[in-house]
Amino acid sequence: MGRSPCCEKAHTNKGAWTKEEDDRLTAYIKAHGEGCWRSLPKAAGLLRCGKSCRLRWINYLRPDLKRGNFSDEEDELIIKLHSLLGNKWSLIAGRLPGRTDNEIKNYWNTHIRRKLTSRGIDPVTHRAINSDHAASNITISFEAAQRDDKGAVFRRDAEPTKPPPDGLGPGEAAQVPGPEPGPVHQPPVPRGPHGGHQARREEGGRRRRRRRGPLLQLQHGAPQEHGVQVQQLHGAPDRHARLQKHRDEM
DNA sequence: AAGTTGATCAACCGCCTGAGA
DNA sequence: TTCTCAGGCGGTTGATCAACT
Repeated sequence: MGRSPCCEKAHTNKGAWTKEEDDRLTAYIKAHGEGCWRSLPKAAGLLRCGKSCRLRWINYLRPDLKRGNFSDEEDELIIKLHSLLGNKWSLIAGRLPGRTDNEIKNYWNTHIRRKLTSRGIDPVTHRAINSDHAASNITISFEAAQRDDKGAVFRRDAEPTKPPPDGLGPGEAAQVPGPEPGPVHQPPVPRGPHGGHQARREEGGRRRRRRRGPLLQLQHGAPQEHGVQVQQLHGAPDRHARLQKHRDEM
């Protein structure tokens, strides 16, 4: 028994958003504000489920979003907040103006986790990887929340108190040891089938690549004030056309 | 040039929570 | 008190593309 789907799936679009859909959604929210997401799609003339509209707006279309690379300060703040809050991405995002939980979650999984690992820090516990007593004396790490099959939440750590609603209680920061500076232990760099390929990437920091960025948004001529480079436009229409074609074929 | 690999990130899925009836 | 529903969240997926062989 599950709950009924949030919308009639047979009559909703899925996948990448089109410019027209973005325009409709943006125009509707600008005119009426963020109201009832469930009824919004119909009211706005969108064949999308309300959840999808909400996600699109929050993660992408909201005008106050900051785009572009994370600064080093943001990096460190995310790491610190993660050590306090664990995977509470929405709480972390709440302390990073202009960033979304989805963006931070992705950034954590793709960049920061590797960064911490390369420093010899376990991204889960925020402790040195080769610490013999990592399991003891835990003062932080809400990260350890785990679910059983029924979805009940258990906590592996010894922290008896629940984090306050905004996640940061008084005095909590004082307990944060912070990521220990410098590589305590360099884990062996996994070597892919291409030899030093991966190792080069690891040691060179971020792999140099063109940020794809908000393709559709840019493609639509969205405002550039979020620090997005015009170059990111390249290839976007092509990709969009392919996506559309793919969706049509389904 | 072609094929492979791995990184990136938008979007989806399913569960939880809280409000209202 | 119980049930229903909408909103919200975290985890995961899959398409795309750059880097590399």
